[in-house]
Amino acid sequence: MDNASPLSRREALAQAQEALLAWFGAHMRPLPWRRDYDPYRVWISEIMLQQTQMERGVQYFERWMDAFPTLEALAGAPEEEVLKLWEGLGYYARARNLIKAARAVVQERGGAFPASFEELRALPGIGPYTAAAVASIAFQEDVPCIDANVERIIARLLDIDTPVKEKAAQEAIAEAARLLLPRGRAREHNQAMMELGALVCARRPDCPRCPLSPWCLARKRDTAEHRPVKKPGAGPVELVLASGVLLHGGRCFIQKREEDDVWGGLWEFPGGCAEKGERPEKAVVREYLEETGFAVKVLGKYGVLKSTYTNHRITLHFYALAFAGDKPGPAPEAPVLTAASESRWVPVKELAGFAMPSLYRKAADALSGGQWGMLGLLFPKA
DNA sequence: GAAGCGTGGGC
DNA sequence: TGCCCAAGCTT
Repeated sequence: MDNASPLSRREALAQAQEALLAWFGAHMRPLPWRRDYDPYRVWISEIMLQQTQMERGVQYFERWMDAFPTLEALAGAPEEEVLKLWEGLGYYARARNLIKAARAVVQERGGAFPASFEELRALPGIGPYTAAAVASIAFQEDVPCIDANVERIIARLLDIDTPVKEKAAQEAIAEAARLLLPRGRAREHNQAMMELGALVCARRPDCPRCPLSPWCLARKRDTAEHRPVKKPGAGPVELVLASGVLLHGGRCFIQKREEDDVWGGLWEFPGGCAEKGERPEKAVVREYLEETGFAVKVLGKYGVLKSTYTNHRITLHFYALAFAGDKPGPAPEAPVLTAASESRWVPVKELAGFAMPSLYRKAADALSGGQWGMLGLLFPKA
């Protein structure tokens, strides 16, 4: 094949393209946004599926469309409501950017959905991949999509033995992706590539079932298992967090995180990292003072929760807190916030209505569900 | 280019 | 259990 003439090379390319499209026609999953390829639905699906497993993405997608069925509905929705729906999905900037983009389209374009790669790329939260995906899948624009699936497939087709994220490999992949795209078929082709990556050319490749295996160099050389080549990443960071619930007048204190921080726009109980050698009981008191000005004391410990995010491993020590009588600090209704944009005093039973990071959601649910026994039951009348 | 941003699933 | 993810974007 390496010495093939330009004519047979072109024929081989056409055969591979047809084989892929035929495979997609036979094996594509009936996903909800494939119903009519409505641009709004395609856009939402693409954002939701970023770094997210398909099954979870579909569940959130169905709920989302019930709540915000149109671009206009999303543009008019309160951010609180959108983040609450997104709760648990992670990467919350995706949800905040969806709102910003929807409002921009309504206000600056009169609601006319951006229909080209360039226009899409200009919206917040839409990068090269998503702009190509929406332009091709919703509007049949002839642009290739390059996501992790496509990178993996092409790294195997060409047997690329350098790290895929490096410039050289990226250029080879982009060039191959352009060549592979059959003009006028971008919607089917791009989805076919990603579907193939998800179902067949996965981390553990299933070469016997692959429609592209006749043209795959890694298959020929038996290196598919070792492609794509990844660069070693940083190891996990251990984090000890101390937090707790401060109750006063039958309500507990929560605060809303700043946008540019992790878990931006979500609600939490104040707290933070224990310093080196610092006991978590002391850390939670210090953090409350630093973040709210409140002087608090520890009534007891609910327990320890474990979690991870990105490359952090978290151990959260969670406490029951009350105001320390001798050092009042600011009045309960006037905290001095240094790590949050706003705060509320809410009844425990209403915590369910606030979007919280997964770790704090578990704590809140255990609190309101009485799963922390006597100490939890103490609270409503503390 | 590298790092930061979440979460739950699978092996 | 510990590690690697799963349809990336922003700074």
